[in-house]
Amino acid sequence: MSVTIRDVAKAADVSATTVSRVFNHSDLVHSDTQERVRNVANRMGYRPNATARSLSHGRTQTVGVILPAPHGEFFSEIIRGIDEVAQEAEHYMLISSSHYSLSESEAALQSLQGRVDGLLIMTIQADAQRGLLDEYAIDVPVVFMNNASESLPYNSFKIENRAGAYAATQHLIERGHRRIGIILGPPHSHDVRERRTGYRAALHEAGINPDAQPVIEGDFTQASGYEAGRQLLDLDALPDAVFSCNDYMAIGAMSALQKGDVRIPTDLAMAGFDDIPSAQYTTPSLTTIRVPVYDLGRRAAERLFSMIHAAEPERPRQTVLPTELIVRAST
Amino acid sequence: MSVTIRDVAKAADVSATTVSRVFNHSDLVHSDTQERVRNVANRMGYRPNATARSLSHGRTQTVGVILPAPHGEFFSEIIRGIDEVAQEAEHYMLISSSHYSLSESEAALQSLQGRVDGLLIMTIQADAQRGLLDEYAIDVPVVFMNNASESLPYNSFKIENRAGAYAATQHLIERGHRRIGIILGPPHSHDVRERRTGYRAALHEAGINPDAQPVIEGDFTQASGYEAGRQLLDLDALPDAVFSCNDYMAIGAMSALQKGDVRIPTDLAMAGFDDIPSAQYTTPSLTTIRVPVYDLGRRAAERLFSMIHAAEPERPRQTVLPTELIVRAST
DNA sequence: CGTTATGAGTGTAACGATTCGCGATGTGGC
DNA sequence: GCCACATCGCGAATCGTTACACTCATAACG
Repeated sequence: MSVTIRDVAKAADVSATTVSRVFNHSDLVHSDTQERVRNVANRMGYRPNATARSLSHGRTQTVGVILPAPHGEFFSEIIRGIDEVAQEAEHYMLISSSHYSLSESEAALQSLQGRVDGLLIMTIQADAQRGLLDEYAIDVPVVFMNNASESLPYNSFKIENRAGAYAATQHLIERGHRRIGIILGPPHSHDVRERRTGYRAALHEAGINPDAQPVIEGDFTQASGYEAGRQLLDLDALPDAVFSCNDYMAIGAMSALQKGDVRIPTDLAMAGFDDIPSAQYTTPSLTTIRVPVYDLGRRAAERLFSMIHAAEPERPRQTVLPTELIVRAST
Repeated sequence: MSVTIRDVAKAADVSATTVSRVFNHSDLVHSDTQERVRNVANRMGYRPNATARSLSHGRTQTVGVILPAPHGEFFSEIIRGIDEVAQEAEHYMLISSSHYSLSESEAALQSLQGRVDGLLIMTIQADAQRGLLDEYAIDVPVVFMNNASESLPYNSFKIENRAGAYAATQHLIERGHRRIGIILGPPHSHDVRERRTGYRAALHEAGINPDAQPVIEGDFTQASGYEAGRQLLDLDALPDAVFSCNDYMAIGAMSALQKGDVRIPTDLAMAGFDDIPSAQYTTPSLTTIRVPVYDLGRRAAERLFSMIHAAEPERPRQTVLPTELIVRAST
């Protein structure tokens, strides 16, 4: 086996406690002793056992992250934000993906419990959060990275889906478009529902009948966006513009449309949602609604660490993340 | 505090041993008792403490993943591959990013030791692997996700960088291009060096002087590719074609060039490397060298678990991942 | 000189689970 | 009536570390 604290203690002719102190509260031990212990430890290749350490003082130096998926630029940016903060706080990231499934996400919540100091979670269905923490007796701090029902005493972040989609659609209307289609995301997604609502509200307000517009289903992937683009091409008449519920699908759709000789934005204007990094490098660059994705990761993580370090439990807060219309060349 | 195994034992009127047996070697306890214990455990919300369990039988159910960065479609796909396998094996992923720094990556290697059952690592400099595992007395299985020096007894995967870059460049030459620039990645990257070598070899073989071609530096990001594109526009004469050391930079460069009214592929042909998911959805779609990125993650993880479960230490193998030229519309 | 502080270090009991050896039952078969 | 077997309890050890309550010397002080 590997070398333990007692081996070092014996070799350095001190007690295990002293060795432990050297590595933790080094101010409590004489500098000579300290040096001797460190030398011996290095020579023997001693590495404190993280697991034992965790068991002993109840901290794992790890935060759990539950996301619908571990890949793609959206989640990727969230992870980057969390990673940044976690490294500063000397914590590790335990990433678990729920594959857009509610049950998997609850399973992860349960089984991560006990191996992390706190949890960052993004669910697909907001209503699924109802009583979740009580139900599974979660006793570590939890921050939801998407909107919890406001009545729940959970920390959460809320993306302004409705307002964003409204702004995007309104922008398309202002550009003179009347026939404006939509590409939807996964049907159970709360974000998608809210975005659709915003889209419909804008149309309605402009005297355009939302129910007369082309609606195409997608699943947030580029591939599904591409497929959506092909479906648009098959329509009797192309819409003037399309609002896509996320950027990835918008990019996929633009690709299909352009292959079908549709010029963007001349023949059809396209707007997306999220403002993922790639959105500004498409041709034409993509008009979209900026969501501070990286910030979401950062701030959620910061909140979590603040809770972890707090002596008193803090009052849960629901933070709203503002969205912003970014007009680029696709509209 | 949370409910322990002894609490459950007391409530179910059995011994702690029995409760432990129920959750581990359930065949040793009567089915009636088992059911009773499970019911009580559920009712009380008992979750075995993962940390204590790990300490006890020396397994953490966790694998460590060290990558240059946790985001972007390339690393993202690797993570997806690993995640898939890890979930099957009921293991968690502890992700640590080295920010393209050698020292950070070694620090991660050290500090992850003891909290994981195995490690998957991707370094930027292959020579940095020399003796790494011995030096830090790593005693868990390790798989390198990029090429280790062949002489080292490490498990590793090797991307055919040279052959890939060679094929891409040759393809550009076959298309009739003579002036073929290159966009480089981070200077210390082993992959970049090999890709550049392949590029130069192809040029040389076709009687084209590699030293007379435009060389632009990048750092693998879309932003740096965009900047590279602008630099190309500033040249006295545009090259006929450009080979970019990865797709992200190719995408950025295309964006800048197209904004400068350069038509692709008519005025300039562009080839990338990696075949990240987005590569097929650009306009024009990107000719590139496919690297089985997702498979890399999968196979590295599979290898790792095979080592973790193996009774005898296995003989290290170096696996070569073949690359493939994917011709699309950008050339 | 006796009393207190203070610094340096020790011993031991947790932390929560697993595991082992053994022993104590009870049951059924022959 | 005896034996094998299944089921379960009990105590103790183990995993490696940290926290708590001490001891022991030396210095400082009035």
